[in-house]
Amino acid sequence: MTSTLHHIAAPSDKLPRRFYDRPALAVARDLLGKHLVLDAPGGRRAARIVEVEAYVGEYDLACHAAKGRTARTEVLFGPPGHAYVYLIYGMHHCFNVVASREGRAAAVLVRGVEPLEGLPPKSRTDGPGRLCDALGITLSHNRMDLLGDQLFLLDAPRVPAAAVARGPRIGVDYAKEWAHKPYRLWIRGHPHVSRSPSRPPAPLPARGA
DNA sequence: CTATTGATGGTC
DNA sequence: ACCATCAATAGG
Repeated sequence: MTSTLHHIAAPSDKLPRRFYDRPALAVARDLLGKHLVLDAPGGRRAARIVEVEAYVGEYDLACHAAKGRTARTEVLFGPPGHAYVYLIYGMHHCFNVVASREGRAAAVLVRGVEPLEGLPPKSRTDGPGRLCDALGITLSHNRMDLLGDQLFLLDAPRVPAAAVARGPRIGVDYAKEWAHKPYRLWIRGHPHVSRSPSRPPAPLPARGA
């Protein structure tokens, strides 16, 4: 690139390794708004990340790595910027981004995306299982390098702090004190956030109508 | 709207 | 046996 002062990120810039080489909470925060892209012979599928959860380390009882190093969790201990995909309940896939330096085990689960390109028209993309289904993410993507040319993330404008909401992670009640920590982040009011409260009621007709 | 249940397979 | 889910169903 030619700019000698600051570099304005073009929407086609892949997130660099150093983006992922940080604590999971920081990566999670900055993943909001970024673009998740799958390039395959059939074409490109892309979506904007609107909801994530941070799994911050082996000491985090909600993180799969809390079980220690196993065949499944090994990727979490590996270098940052790789995909961690697993099958849950025998039928749904969950897509995570590996964060933190090699030797530490942390990840960010993507829980909601907004369709941008190449998705089946009526597909739902709220919820970790549904978004993997819509994008075509399967176990074949597990351990894939996110700086490769098949599955990667593109830079996009930062979501302002005022638009970021936080709350406890979903479905981790077994994780004792780690269950309530506010490590779920989402874009406030975004329609593709999972488990959103119902839409605000339609405006009432004029009184007396 | 909430609450409950069944599907289904990798992992430990 | 457990599970970072989802769709369908029943009930208020």
